[in-house]
Amino acid sequence: MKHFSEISPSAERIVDVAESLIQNVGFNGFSYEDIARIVGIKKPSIHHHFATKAELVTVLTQRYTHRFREQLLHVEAGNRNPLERLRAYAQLFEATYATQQRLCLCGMLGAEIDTLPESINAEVKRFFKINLEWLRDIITTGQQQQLLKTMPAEEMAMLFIGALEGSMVVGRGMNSDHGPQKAAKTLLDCWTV
Amino acid sequence: MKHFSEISPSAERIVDVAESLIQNVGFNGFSYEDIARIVGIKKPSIHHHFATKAELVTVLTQRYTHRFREQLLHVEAGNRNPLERLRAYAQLFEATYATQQRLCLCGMLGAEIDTLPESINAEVKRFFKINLEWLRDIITTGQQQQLLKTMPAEEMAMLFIGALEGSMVVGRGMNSDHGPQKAAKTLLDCWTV
DNA sequence: GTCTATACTTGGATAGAC
DNA sequence: GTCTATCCAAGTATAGAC
Repeated sequence: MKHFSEISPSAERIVDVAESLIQNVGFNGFSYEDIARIVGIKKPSIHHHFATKAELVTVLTQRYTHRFREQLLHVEAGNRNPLERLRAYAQLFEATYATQQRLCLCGMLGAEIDTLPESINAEVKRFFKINLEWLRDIITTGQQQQLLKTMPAEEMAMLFIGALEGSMVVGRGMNSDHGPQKAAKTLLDCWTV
Repeated sequence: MKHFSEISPSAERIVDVAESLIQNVGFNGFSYEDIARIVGIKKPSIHHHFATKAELVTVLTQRYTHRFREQLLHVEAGNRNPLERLRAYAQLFEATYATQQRLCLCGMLGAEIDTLPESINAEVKRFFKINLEWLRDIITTGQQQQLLKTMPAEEMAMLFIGALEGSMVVGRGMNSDHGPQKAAKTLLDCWTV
């Protein structure tokens, strides 16, 4: 399996398009033909870069998680306060949703998980694991600094990411702009001491 | 378009199977062939009952919302306390999730909304609208009785249903049993005065 | 790296017999 | 209400030329 850091510029354009397609229509909602049309090439050219759809999406999800981790570092670097970090974290989801009501890639794939190749499932699982651990640590720090209510940090982390993911699903379902940012604001208003 | 209350027993079995398929694999994840195999009939027999997939799923979603409303009445009848009502409401989602990690039908369809016929989209929207209004009223009552924190009830309603929907998506993505019930518990622990 | 041509399968849908 | 037979389009994938 290819690694996302070793792909050519052409392959990268394919990955970019495929990623946004999944966020809007899901794994089962797009085809190589759709990518081909948008990128401006033919179907077999995509197979040259990614032999199967499973491989394409696996690589793409690895890249997504990698970039997300980089953004987490950026959130940490730009914000000292745990509360500000949580707000900045929510902004990552808001930025996604603000772009054509895109869902979190792994949120969409999570919903479709029963239809996906195992290599993708493992990546989705890893994405959430990383996020939950990061959130748990930030929340724990916030509690130690008495900025956040004292409750099990693991539960709060699950609630936080679930609320962000869910706000996008419900927001899309209603064609509403009420998304992750508002959800996070309301939740943090409950959590701040 | 057929109405769900007028369908024959055979049609009802088809709707039952299609409903659970959507909850597990999404609109784009199943075919008439899948339904046929599970029900034990042939593809064209399904077309006899529902000319198109769009019609089948539209009717099915109408039935889902109708049944959900009935359950809301049941929740109201069985619980006087607004807090208990919210807990019982969350249990509706938990019961779904506990069955093979099924998602809320409209949560799944909401994620796929860009790929669906407009007649389905309208039903999904209606489902969420009904739920949000119901939640808002319960929450408002809870606030009047000083059982719940005072915050904008509309925002709390969005957060509540979003957290439930999202807990299922994340829970599936991680293959975890951490679902709606735990999310609701954590959230209500924040909301109770 | 991209193309044309093609193979094979599945998916949605229809016609018409029983 | 269900079946067989069939149609057509789309989806995934491969072979081989440029």
